[in-house]
Amino acid sequence: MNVRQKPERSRLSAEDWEDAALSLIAEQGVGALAVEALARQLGVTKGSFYWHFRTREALLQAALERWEQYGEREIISQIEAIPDPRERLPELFRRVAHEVQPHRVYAALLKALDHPLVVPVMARVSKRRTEFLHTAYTEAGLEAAEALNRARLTYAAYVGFLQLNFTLGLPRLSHEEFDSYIEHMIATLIPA
Amino acid sequence: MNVRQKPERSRLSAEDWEDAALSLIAEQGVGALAVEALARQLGVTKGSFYWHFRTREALLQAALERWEQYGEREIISQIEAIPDPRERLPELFRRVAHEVQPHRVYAALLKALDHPLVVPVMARVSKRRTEFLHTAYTEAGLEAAEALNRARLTYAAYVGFLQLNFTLGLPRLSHEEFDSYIEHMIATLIPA
DNA sequence: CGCAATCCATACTCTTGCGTATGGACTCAT
DNA sequence: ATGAGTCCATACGCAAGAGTATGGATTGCG
Repeated sequence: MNVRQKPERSRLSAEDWEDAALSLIAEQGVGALAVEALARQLGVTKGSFYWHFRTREALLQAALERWEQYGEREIISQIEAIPDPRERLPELFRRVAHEVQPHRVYAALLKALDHPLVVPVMARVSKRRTEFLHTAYTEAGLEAAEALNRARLTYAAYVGFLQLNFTLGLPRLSHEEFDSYIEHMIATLIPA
Repeated sequence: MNVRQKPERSRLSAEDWEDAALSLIAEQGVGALAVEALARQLGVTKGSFYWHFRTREALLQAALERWEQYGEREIISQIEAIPDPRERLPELFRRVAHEVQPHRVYAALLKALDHPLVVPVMARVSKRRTEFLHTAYTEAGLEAAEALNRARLTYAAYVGFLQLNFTLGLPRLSHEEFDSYIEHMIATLIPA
């Protein structure tokens, strides 16, 4: 899972801890983020940790900020590069559908909305993405009010899908079922 | 929030604990379910709790089962009573939209999908509801494969909406915005 | 009544995991 | 090569919360 073997670099940086935290979150959820566990996994002890961070919360915060930064960038710019506005949305759907790794953290954070620190991060991310969908839908020909509602609906469907199929291990759609579902989404959510 | 003042009934039953647990979950999330806190809230001490339940997990399990039982019943049967199948779905959407209380627990459980005990419960509930939508859509005229995909899409949109607007405190839709959103959902998800 | 069974309080123990204190080891400029 | 800065290990303190032991209070039934 992209747990790149730190090449026995015996000195760690704060970023190393943040990366480790994110991949631990992706695999075991925010609740499993404990400093002693992380330290074990990195082959050091707490002593190291508390040199880099003042507290456990500080690490979480830093890791979340890191994730918020490095997220999005790629896809959004790729999509905006597509000349025909009416081609953008279906393409967006298909690309997002075939990502995997980035969704792991997102899904993990989704089921950790318990924690006060993750709420504002998720709120910001959701807001940005919904706004992106909003303009995409208006460019695709929907008028203002309808475009906003459609954006909300689309993003809600996205989030809900992650919940139901990622974190709940629901009957695990097969590859064909999944593709068929995506095409169905495109057909019913995107104006012809 | 429906914390009905137990009328100084100085003897408690297991059900009382389960109800209290559910309302605590609804308000503060599964993570906040601690036996000493609950005991305080009920005006007793741990001694009582460990007479009724063997462990904390046992309480959670019992509470979840209780919730799973008492849920649904109402709405599903109401909807099935509507004679014209094509009227059922819009009516379902509108009624669900104007419920509040039942969603509180559901949303709380949604953000507690961390916990292994809630996953199977949510999986069962989601499965049942999606199947209900599935038959509703076929009765409304969609052919098999499309009806299933539409059911998945609809339920995902529902779950996602709860996440985004309940637990994330996103810009809190106004009453008009909300109604407009619901009508938009009906217009785009339900076949004419 | 009176005595079981039921329900609860008090006072522990034990574990887990955060955070701190302090000193040792490594690195790199001067 | 030496001191300052940087990174980490070891060994604590300590608070929270689960679970236990035991005896006292209440209730209902005979």
